[in-house]
Amino acid sequence: MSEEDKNLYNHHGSFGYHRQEINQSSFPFINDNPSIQTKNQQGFDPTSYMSFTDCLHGSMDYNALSTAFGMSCSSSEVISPTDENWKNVGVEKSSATGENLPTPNSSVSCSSNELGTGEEESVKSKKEKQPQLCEDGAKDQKSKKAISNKPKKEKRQREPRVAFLTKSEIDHLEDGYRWRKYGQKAVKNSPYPRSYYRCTSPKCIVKKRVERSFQDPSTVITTYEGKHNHHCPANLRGFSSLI
DNA sequence: CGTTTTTGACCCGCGC
DNA sequence: GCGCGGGTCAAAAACG
Repeated sequence: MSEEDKNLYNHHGSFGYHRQEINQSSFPFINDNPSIQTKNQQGFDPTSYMSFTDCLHGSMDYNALSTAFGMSCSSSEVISPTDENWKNVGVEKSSATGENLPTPNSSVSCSSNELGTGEEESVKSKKEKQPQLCEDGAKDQKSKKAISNKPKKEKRQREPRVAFLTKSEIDHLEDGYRWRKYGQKAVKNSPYPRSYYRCTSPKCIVKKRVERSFQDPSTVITTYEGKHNHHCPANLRGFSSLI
């Protein structure tokens, strides 16, 4: 890997997210991870935070989410990137990162909420197209290729996304929801793969990506996309008292 | 046996 | 137009 490559992912700009160091204690949601839970109690007052589990319910927007995370952090920011901006946030935010050093307890979230409406369509856009075209006699998944002459749709839209940086040895942090992994990809310029998860709840379109920062392997980057349309399973199992 | 993970192939958007 | 990289699909394998 060349120096150039490294520079592209320099501290400020890694993954295009606003990068802030956060403590294990700064992740105010349910987790059973031995590596992080022991510190979870010390960094915040359980009565005064809002779990991002709640946030992802759709009971609040991502600005509020960031606010919730920012209460112990002076520099938590909300970035509202469009798809294009999403790629550019690294540029935009680098100045902020350089100046606003987070408190030791800082958590981070970046949100993309410009697509708050029409979220269902955006995600389904791809899926919907395929069954329509191959439901007849094209059960063969290899017939995917034939799909290419499907009618062009509008530019694919993305769900609002929120990224969190978490210091954890564990990649897949427990957040109270159940996730099914549906893909994994190698990340360019990073030795660590990115994993793709989808909420297992029926009709719930929420997805998340989990990857480890190669700049700081102790940091896990979790990006949520979409909002849960159901209650947190963990809550139903009696975790609600924790929230 | 049902659910989840793995993994290679495919699709799509974007930059050159 | 082509190549690249990100994202998704789905069959097979693994797991509980």
